[in-house]
Order: sequence, then C-alpha cells, then structure tokens
Amino acid sequence: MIDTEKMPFISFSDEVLPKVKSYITEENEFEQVMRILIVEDEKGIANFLKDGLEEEGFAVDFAADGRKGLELASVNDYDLLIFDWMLPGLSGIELCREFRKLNKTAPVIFLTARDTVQDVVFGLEAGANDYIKKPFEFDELLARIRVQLKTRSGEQTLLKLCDIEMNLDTHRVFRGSKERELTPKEFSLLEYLIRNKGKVCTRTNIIEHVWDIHFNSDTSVIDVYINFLRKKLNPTGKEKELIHTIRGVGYITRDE
Amino acid sequence: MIDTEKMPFISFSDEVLPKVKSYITEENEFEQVMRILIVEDEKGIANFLKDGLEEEGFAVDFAADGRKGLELASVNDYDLLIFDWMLPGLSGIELCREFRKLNKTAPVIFLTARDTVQDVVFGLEAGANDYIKKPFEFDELLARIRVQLKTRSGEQTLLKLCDIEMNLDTHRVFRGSKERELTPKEFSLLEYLIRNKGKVCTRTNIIEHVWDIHFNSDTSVIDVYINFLRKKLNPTGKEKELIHTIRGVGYITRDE
DNA sequence: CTGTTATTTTAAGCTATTTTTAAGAAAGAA
DNA sequence: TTCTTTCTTAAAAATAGCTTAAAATAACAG
Repeated sequence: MIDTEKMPFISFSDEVLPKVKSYITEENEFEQVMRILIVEDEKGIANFLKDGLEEEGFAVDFAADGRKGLELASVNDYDLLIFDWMLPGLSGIELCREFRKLNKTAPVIFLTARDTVQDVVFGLEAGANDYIKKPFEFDELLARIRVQLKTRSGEQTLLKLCDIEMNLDTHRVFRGSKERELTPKEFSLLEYLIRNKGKVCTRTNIIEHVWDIHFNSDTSVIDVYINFLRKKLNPTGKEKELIHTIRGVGYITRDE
Repeated sequence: MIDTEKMPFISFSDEVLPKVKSYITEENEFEQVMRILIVEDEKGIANFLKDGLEEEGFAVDFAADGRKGLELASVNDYDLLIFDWMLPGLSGIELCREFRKLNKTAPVIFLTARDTVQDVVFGLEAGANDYIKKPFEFDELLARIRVQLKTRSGEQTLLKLCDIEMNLDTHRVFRGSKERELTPKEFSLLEYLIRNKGKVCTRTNIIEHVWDIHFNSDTSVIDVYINFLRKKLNPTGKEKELIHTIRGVGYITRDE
C-alpha cells in the first residue's frame, strides 16, 4: 500500500495509481503471492475465509469436500493449507494424513469445533502444524498463518541503513548491489551503529557494547575502526557518507 | 522410558533395568536430547512443567524472571523456549523480542492467561511460534512442542546442497553421481551444516549440536573435521568449495 | 579375548588476517 | 594563535584458522 501521507509532496491521480502499484510490486520481486487452500464444507465460513484472505493478498483456492481437497492439494503446490475437521468424503484428519503421505511439507492448520485435548493432540499428531478452535477470530487465524509462513520461508534477518544491507544470518554486507567484506570487529561496530541509528553513540557506549570493555581505558581503537569502516563503505569518497561525527560526543548514523 | 508391554518376551528384574536403559541410550545415538528453557515466575506451574517435560525425555532449564531467562537463552542453545507473558524484570513479550534480536531462530511458545485476540496476535507478531492459553492441559502443550520440534528438524530424509545429496535413511552421501564415504562424525557435521544452509553456524552451535558438548571447551576438533569434510567433498580441489569460512564467526553452506 | 583397523581427539607449527598501539597531521573551537 | 579533538597511517602484536602427525579411543573380525 502506498502511504501518501508520508509523501506529502507527491499526489497521484486515480489513473496513475494502478501503474505505480504494479511498479512497486515488480520491485519487490521477492514478495511473491502465497497460495492457500481451504477445505471446508460450510459455505458461510469458507466464503468468509476466502474473502478475508484474498483481501490480505493471498491467492486462495477452495474445496468443499475431502476428496476434492486432496486432489487439489496433490496437483498444486500450496504454501499453506487450512482443513476443517468434519468433512464429507474424507475427514480432515484423513486428508491431512494422505497429504503428508504425498511427501508434502507445507504447513497445515486445522480449523474445527472439536476442542477436547484429545482432538487437538490427535490432529497435531496427524501432521498438522496448528489447530484453531471454532469459533475463532479472523485476526488470530491471520497471525497464525503468518507465523507458519514466516517459519517456513527461513527468512533472514536484515538490518538496513540507506542503501546498506547487513545480513546477520550470512554475515554479509552490501552497499547497493556490491558486497563489502568486513572483519568481525568492523561488522559488529557497524551493526551497533545501525541498530542505534538516529541516536548518537558515545565512545563509552561503543567500547562497552562492541569491545565489551567496562572500565575506563584510553584507546584510539574506535577512531581507527570508524576509519576502516568509512573506507570500506565508501572507498572512492564519492558515495554518501553514512557515519557522521558529533564532535565531543560520538558518532551517529541515520536514514534519509 | 522402556515400554515392557511392547516387548512381552522380555522381562527385567529391577536390578538389571538401569544397565539396560543406558545401553539403549547409547544405541540411539542419533536421537539427541532436546533442550528446553522455561521462563515462568509461578513456581507451581514451573515445577509441574519441568517435571513433566523431563519425564518425557527433554533436558529442561528454568528461569523465574525475564532477565535471567534472557541470560540463559543467550548463553545456551535451546531447541525450544516456553515463556510466560507476565514476568518480573522483563515481560515475556520483551523477552521474546530481545531473544529474536539475538538472531536466534529456535521456536518460542507463549503460555499465558491473557487470551484476547489482540494478545495472541501481539504475541505471535513479537516472534512467538505458538500461543497457548492458560489453563492448559499438559498433553496439548506436549503435542504442540512436538510439532514445533518436528517442523524444525524436518521429516525429510533427503537433504540437498548444490550437487550434494545426503540420504539420511541409507546414510550415504553423493556429490553428483559419485559417492563420498563419510565417517559418522563427518556425516552428522555435514548434516548440521546443510540443515542450516544459508545461516552461519558458530563453533558453539556446532559443538553443541554435533558433539553434544554444553560447556566451554577449547578444542580444535571442529577445524579438523571441517578439513576432513572439505577433502572428501573436494579431493582434487577442482570442484566448487561448499563449506565457507566466516572468519571470527563460523562456517556456512549455501546453495548456488 | 585379542589383535587389527577405522575413527576420533589432541597438540603443535605455520600463515595470513585481524586487532591494537602509537604518533604525527588535520580540523574545529575558543 | 593555541588547545583539544578527531583522522590517518604505519608497524607491532595478537589471534584465528589451516594443516599435519601422532595419540587415544572405539569398532570389529577371528
């Protein structure tokens, strides 16, 4: 969604908006649409879910009975499946078992009125990943769907500052599309500065958090490392300076 | 626990039992013990959980407040964490956020009396993987714990990394069409690296999960085994290097 | 049970990289 | 100017990781 309030200097005519939207979508090429299958025999609930999830940007397929559900699930490659427990044709439990037999690993969420502990345990043991009791609220379902998808996609932890991206999982740093190779100390200094972007980091802060030194010590090691970082992040001196000196206080990084 | 009912042809005298137990433990070398951290201030619930989970074969640590919990969680490498919402020192939510900031991916289950949908959503968005409302039944908790652990370890028996294929059933490893014969330790080290592909594995991670050593120990055994693996996976030095060193941090494997 | 082989661990030297120290140059403030 | 703070550079010190070889341990066959 484009938040025009944050760009007061830009205004869109209704005609232009769709184009801009698709441009943004193209740019986020990694944010692909997630496919969800709902297997539920109560039309009311099914439609409610389908509409709600589509509104949230998911691509939703739907089956009203177990057989049909299994067929769809085996043909297509869904990112997540929502099964009702009581279904004509093939029960949710059986459906889940058959699905797992196909060697599919996509997360399955049970959505059911059966709520004894035995039912829950039974459902989870059949290969489900979560189990929500009816009546449920849509927001909770949505949050649980997001958790399942997040866990699976193995998303990486990224810290960003302007055109800098630090990947904490791979320990790699990019400025724009170019990788900058940092040593461990350089990496953790930059990490500290970016985590505290917008705030001045004093030398004491830095020496405590990055070097783990908790007593007064006069060393110029911070200056040296700031220098290392500046050189590696901006070797030609032509790019934008990212680490600013606040004389007498410390250093700061900020977005903009 | 030994289920004598499933072995009707064997009977144990009380004296023999302990010996047999340890023998069985040794035999299941691949079924490593799962470590769980409980952070809960109500002594009663905490003890109930600890006892119950230990009976199920988990190794359980416990903290009564948020600070202590975070400390334990950052030092040790747990396979799963259970947080109460209301905690002295640092709330469960804050604890969870701080934990995720440490770049840890182990599943977190919230266990709490707060049960409005907003609470659930809030908890899940803070990085939790599941949310169980008090009062809960132990069996449901156990089932949900198993689901989290199962999802993580993945039931798949075929692991792939570039042109490497590990078959966990047959315990054989191929690079392209050629088999590479690995010793047990080499195998489980490679398995760990591939299961965590795309993420840096620290020496601590490796020594804890592959060697099952949970105290500080200075040993160069990891270096030696990385060397073994590299030689066996790439004896001529002409193939693509698959295990990359992140100096000062650990090792990483990635597809591509 | 015993000798043989395979596996795992320890230890140590070596090298390249990383970290720290130190001191003069440059820049800002008074 | 003069004083203080920060920047820059070079060289020394420390360390992490690689490689070997040998010792310790475990597994196995006869």
